[in-house]
Amino acid sequence: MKKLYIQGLKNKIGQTVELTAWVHRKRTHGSLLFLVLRDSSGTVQASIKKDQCGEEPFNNACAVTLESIVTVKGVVVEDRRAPAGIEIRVSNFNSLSLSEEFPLQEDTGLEVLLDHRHLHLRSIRLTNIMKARHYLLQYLREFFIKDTFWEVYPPILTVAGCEGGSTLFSLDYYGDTVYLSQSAQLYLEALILSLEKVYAFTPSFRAEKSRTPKHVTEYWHLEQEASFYDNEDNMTFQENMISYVCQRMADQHGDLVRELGRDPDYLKNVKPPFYRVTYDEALERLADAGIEKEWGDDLGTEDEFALTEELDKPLFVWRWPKTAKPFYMKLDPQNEEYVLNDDLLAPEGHSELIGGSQRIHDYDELVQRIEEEHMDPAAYQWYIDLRKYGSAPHSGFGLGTERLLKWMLNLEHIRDVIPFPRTPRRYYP
RNA sequence: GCCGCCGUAGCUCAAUUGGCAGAGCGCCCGCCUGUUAAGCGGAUGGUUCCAGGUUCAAGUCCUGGCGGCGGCGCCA
Repeated sequence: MKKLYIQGLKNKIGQTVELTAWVHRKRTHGSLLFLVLRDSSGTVQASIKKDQCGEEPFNNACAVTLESIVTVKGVVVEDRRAPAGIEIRVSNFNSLSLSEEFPLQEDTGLEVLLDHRHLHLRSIRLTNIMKARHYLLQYLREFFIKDTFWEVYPPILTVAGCEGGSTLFSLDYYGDTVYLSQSAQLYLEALILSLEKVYAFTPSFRAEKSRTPKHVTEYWHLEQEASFYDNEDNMTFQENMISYVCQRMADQHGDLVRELGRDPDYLKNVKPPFYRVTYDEALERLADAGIEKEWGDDLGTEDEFALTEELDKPLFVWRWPKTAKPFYMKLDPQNEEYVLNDDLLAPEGHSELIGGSQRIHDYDELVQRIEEEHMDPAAYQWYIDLRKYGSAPHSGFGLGTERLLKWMLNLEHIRDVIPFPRTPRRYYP
């Protein structure tokens, strides 16, 4: 089995190695052949000369197609002429799995790439993005664990939504209708009454036909919920968390970040405190920029862009009108037209990363808000029930993982950070 | 849901006012011992998205449909 990875070759200068990898590029020069080989760890050039490896292995190498898997044996040498400064001088060659003609090439357009996503994932760029995504999740989990949060596992099949307006995907459940989860929040609110501080990392589904660079119908939702956190604690946690993962990514994988299009120094600069404006202040800023909004309106794409395009760190927009937000958010005791909440907006119009709030923990207040919103209390009975038995004040938030990574890597489209993106028009492959 | 754009060779795209269906790249063949998406020569390759219509003649114009992308709205 494969024991050697390309990444490790730089420590084997002068040694003879046997490497199994994919054929990434092929350049022929008569009796000299270059193969650029690729594995999960990187690429390396192999040079194959007829007079050094013999006629039959050479001819086999010449016949190999792009994306075939091959095993080469040879000595690792430093050579300034090679793309990465080192190459393998091949003395023996074997083809393990000959590829048919690969449908994708350098100038392939978006539609064909998306149709062949299962093959496009072999690109170095998408491979690097998948690695960055892995690291991001590692650092997020690190942050929660250091702060003694418990990871929990809420259901994906649910009976009711929690985001009021959002559209749910429904499916048949032995004759009943259930829905794919759009948020684990309500379940986390049950778990914080035993574990106190929890987080969950789950798929969430939104059936809206949104076609923008920041929407997919299936995304990975990181949700936090904590007893005895007020809204201020909640916002502080959010900015510390975002800062932590930016620092870690820049420190540990600056080269990866740079290659994908973001200067690691940009991420290094993302430290608390983040910028903060209240909703009312945000409307004033927009008015100064010539954008007139009705009080109570949600912020649109143009508004978010105007507020964040010049920023070097995320911006909290907090204390929103209750009419613009869901029923479970705690009303501001100073003025019950507002809720104790925050939206965290990424710079450069990369959109909303986080929505969070303090939650209503009082039974009567919750029932009243559900009635005000003309919702059916019966659908939320267990959730309301939680407020009867030792109900702790608490706060929490939900983070769109893909949006966070899209901003951190400065990518054009959210589908780039997902191996098999689902949009209203695409669910294959 | 609304608005816009696109659909021609395996891929990326041309095709003048409606007048013979083209190029580059890839695949295949040949040459080439230092290439970096190598280069040079040759050959192959077409249901012009689908269905109607107008016309002597439609890739091009008209009607309808299908598919995709971009923007807005909605949302994380």
